[in-house]
Amino acid sequence: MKKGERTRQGIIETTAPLFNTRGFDGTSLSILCEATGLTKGALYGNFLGKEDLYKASFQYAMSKVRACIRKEVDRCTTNKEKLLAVVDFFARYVLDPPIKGGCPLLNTAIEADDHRKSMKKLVAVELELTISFLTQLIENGKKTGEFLKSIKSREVVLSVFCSIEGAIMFSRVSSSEEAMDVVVKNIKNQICSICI
Amino acid sequence: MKKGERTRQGIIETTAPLFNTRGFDGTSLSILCEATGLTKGALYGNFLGKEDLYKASFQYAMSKVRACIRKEVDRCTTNKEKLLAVVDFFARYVLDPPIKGGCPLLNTAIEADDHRKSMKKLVAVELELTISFLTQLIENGKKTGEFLKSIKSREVVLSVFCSIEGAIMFSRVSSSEEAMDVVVKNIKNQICSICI
DNA sequence: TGAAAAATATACCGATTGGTATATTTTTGC
DNA sequence: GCAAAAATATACCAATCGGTATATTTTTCA
Repeated sequence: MKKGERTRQGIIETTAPLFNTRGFDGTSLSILCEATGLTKGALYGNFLGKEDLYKASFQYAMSKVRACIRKEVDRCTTNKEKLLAVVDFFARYVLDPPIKGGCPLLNTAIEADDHRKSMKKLVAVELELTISFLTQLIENGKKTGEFLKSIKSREVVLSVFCSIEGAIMFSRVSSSEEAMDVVVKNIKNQICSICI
Repeated sequence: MKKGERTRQGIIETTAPLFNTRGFDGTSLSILCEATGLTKGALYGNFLGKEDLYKASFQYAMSKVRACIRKEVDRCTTNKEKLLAVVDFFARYVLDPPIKGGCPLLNTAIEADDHRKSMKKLVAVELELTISFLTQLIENGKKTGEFLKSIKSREVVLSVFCSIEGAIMFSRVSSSEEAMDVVVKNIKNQICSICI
């Protein structure tokens, strides 16, 4: 790997938790320079601008989250176990997120929201990736006879995912795991109810 | 009402949707001045600073949301109807929020998050207000024999609320009501299952 | 109606913002 | 090891940031 690629990756890895904690508007170039130990010249030699860097950091953060999920999933055998492992992964999200600052999807979604079209699009793509991954898990479980064939996989996943994202927000801002614990318990019951 | 009070209220009402859409960091004083038609001098005559103004706007936004909820609740008779009315209110949140920009609780929670202690505290208070209001609804329903006495009101409310907040995020960023529709359907089933 | 008080505008502050042109250093590959 | 190329630092830019002191206007109330 050439030097350029290494520093580019290094920049992304150190800026990702910063952006995820303070947001796009809340993270200035000077903060990014200080954190990376580089100057603006170096940053702009590797990225087109602040937004370009944010997008790269966001996608790195998401890839890291997905890698964590995959790791949890791969150590399980049945699809039910895999699904429960994903839920447990999110349960630990509040106290120990893969990237400091919480869920990059949630954070970026809220900030992009109404007035950052390109960022919003990026989030939508990553969101769909996550949902379809989880949906596939259930579909696989249907084929192996673990889950009821009558359930609608995508609906189950959407419902589970939304409640977890809400719980991440709630638990983080209230500095209490209560909400996440309740939601996880509820989801696990739900999962059991779709098992054969 | 004196002039001072009137303009102060006017400032709050016009800045609330701005802050809710663009966030605290994303909303500059110049934007606020342009929107209100006032100068910085006037703004600082009525508020201690940008953060003070944000907090006032946030609390106004929350009071407006709560007023909307209360309005929906008050036109119902049974507690089950009241609870379903609240859910329906949130279902409409995506396309038609009381304050432009989505849910102020969610938005402020995400931005305050790790590095804005006083804002985080404010959110936590408003969050608890909302939760205890909804919990009371279920508790009342228990007394009237509408809901099963065996259920844990707070847990039900936390679970419902988190999934709705997650759905607001999801539906807004994906520009689709799918997630919210699924979540609302799911919640309504849940509510039915705790009815006698 | 007129003077005190309240509200608002003007004009400014230093600091910081994101960004860039250019000089310098470091890496690369022959 | 040396020249070309790539990467980084330096020094700057205009614009904007949040905030304030003071002048001016408007409102209030006797």
